[in-house]
Amino acid sequence: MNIEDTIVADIREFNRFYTKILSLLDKHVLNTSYSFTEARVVLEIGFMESCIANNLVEKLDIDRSYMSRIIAKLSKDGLLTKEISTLDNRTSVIQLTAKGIALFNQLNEKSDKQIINLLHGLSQRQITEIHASMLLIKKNLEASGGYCNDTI
Amino acid sequence: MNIEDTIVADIREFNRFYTKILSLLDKHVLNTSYSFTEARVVLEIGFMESCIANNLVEKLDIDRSYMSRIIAKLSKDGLLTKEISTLDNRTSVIQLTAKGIALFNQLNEKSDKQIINLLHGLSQRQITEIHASMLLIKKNLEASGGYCNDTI
DNA sequence: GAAAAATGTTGACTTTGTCCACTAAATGCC
DNA sequence: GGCATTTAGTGGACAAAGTCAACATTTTTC
Repeated sequence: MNIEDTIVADIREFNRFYTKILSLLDKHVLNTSYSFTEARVVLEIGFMESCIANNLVEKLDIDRSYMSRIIAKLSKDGLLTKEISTLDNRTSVIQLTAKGIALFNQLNEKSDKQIINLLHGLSQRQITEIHASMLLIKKNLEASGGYCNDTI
Repeated sequence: MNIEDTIVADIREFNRFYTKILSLLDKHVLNTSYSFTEARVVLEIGFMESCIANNLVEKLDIDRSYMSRIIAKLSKDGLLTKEISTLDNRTSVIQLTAKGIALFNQLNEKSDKQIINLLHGLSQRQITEIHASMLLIKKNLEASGGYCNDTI
C-alpha cells in the first residue's frame, strides 16, 4: 500500500471540488418539470433505447420501489410505453415515446451546452488537457474494478 | 468555441462515471448516525476551525433554513458551540467541541481509508497518473472560473 | 436616519427516498 | 414433474431531505 498522504489529500480535495461542479451542472439541467432523478431515468432509457425496469435499477442504483413509481409517473405522462415481455412475464419492455424522445433530446442538448459553457474561456490546450485527464482517470479506475465493490 | 462533439460526449461520460464513484464513496462514509449532509457540515467546520453559518451555506451550497436546523441539531448533540460574534450581532461563531473534533477525525480517517481502498490494486504508475490528472483538471477548471457562475 | 440588504430562525410544506410485505413469474434441483 | 428459492415489480407506510415564505434583528448604504 503505502500511498502518500498528500496524494490521498489531493484526491479528496479533487472530490470535493468535482462534487460542486457536478451539483452545479445537475441543478441547471432542468427547467423541465422533472426532477434530476427522473431526468436521469429518461436519459438512461434513451441511451439504452429499450430496457426493463431492473436494468435501470442496477444502472442508476435507485431503489426498486422508487423506480417503479418513477416509471409509473413517466408512463402516465406519456413519455414511455411498457409492454409485457414475451421472454419474461414478470417484466415489461420500456421504451420512450415520441414525446419521451423529445425530452431526451432536450436534456441531451442542455447537457451538451452546459459542458461547452463549462469550458468556455479555456484555451484549446487546456481543454485537451482536461479531456485527456478525464480519459486517463476513467481508464485507470476502471482497470482496478475495485471501485464498485462493497468495501469501497 | 467549436469544441468537438467527442470531447463533450467524453466529458459527459466521465461525469456519469465519476458521479457513481462519488456516490459510492459517500454512501460508505457513514456508520455514524449522521447523514451525509450533516457529515459534510462537520467536516467543513473542522477544516475552517471557526466560522459562521453563512460561510457554510455558501461553501456547501445548502439552504439557509436547512443549515440553521442542521447546526441546531449538531449543537444539541454537543458537537459544536455557538457564541454570538462580537463583530456582528446577527451571527454566531461556530466551533467544534472535543466531541465534534472526535467525529471530524473519525470522518477524516474513514474518507482517507476509502481513497486508499479505491486505489488498492493499482500500480504506482497508475496512481500517479490519476493524481496528476486530477490536479490538472482542477487547475484548468479553476483557471476559467466560469464553473461557478449562474449560466453553467 | 431611512431604505435596503444580510443573517439567522421558524412553521408549513413538498420532494425524495427507504423499508417492508406481498404477488407472480422464473429458475434450480432432485 | 414438483417443490424450494430467487428475481421482478408493486403498493403502503413512513422517514429523511430539502424548499419556501414570513419574520426579527442587525448591518450596510446612501
